[in-house]
Amino acid sequence: MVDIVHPRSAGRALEAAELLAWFDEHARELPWRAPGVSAWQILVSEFMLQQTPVARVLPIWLDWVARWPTPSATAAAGPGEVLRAWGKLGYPRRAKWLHDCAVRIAAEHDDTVPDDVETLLGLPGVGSYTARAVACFAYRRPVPVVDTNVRRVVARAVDGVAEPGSPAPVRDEAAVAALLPADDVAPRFSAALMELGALVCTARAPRCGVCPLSSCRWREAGYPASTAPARRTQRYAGTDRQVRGRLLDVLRAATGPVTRGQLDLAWTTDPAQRDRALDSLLVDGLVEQTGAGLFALCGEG
DNA sequence: TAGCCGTGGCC
DNA sequence: TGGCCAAGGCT
Repeated sequence: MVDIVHPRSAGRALEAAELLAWFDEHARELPWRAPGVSAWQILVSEFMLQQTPVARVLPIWLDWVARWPTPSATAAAGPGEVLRAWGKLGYPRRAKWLHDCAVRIAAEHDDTVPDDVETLLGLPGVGSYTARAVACFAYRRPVPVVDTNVRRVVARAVDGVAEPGSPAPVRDEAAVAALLPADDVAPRFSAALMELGALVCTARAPRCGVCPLSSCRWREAGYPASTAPARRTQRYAGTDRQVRGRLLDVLRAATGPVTRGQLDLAWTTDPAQRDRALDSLLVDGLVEQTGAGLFALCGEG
């Protein structure tokens, strides 16, 4: 007998089967993964999860989809109401973009989220990751889905380095496409890659002792430390971002338009910075000025 | 393309 | 305590 070497599996750096088996046993039961969740509701989860931990998204998402289950229901609410429901999830432009998506999908796509990456990419706030995540998880399209978790897992298991390099979507997607198993299990594989990065192959203190991968070039190389220069971390305290957050806090708490004086109280240390932050909120379409010179969440003036 | 855009928990 | 980190996207 001659051993049959399967070209698609021989030497493969990351075995799909063992990853899928691990996922079957250890996947979190996240509500947006449940059967029957619509593409719109999955899109909502992807917006909320951008740069935001699962634990903080969970309660907001549950309330949100119960209240506005479809794009048209979301569109019918004003952007201000949507912004208020977004609460303190952070990056409130996402809420504005999500509302804009709802309006567009209701008007242009018969209230149905597009199922192809190209059309999805045309929606506001939908970039390479989100477009692919929706196509894959909502519509079972076997497209590569690359987020920060996937990039980290591939960097370690396949490339043998501690940290991924700078994001390069085309190259990163090609690298993941080369790992994708048969079409029917590709979506589950992508979810599993992300889950492994979130639960085991984490940025800080990876739990290599419980990793299901039998082959990992980083482990085989002796866990070499990262050679990349430390990227400078972004300050937050005292920045325009913090001031914008304070201003929106005031507007979310109010039931209607507020005076300039009320907004001024939100940031007194640097009036020029406060003015700049308010102006940027107006430019972003998150806040509007009423005819009476008051300020309100967009759509509530 | 690097800087900007929120928020809060963790060690 | 404070830097680091969390399912990115836009300009």
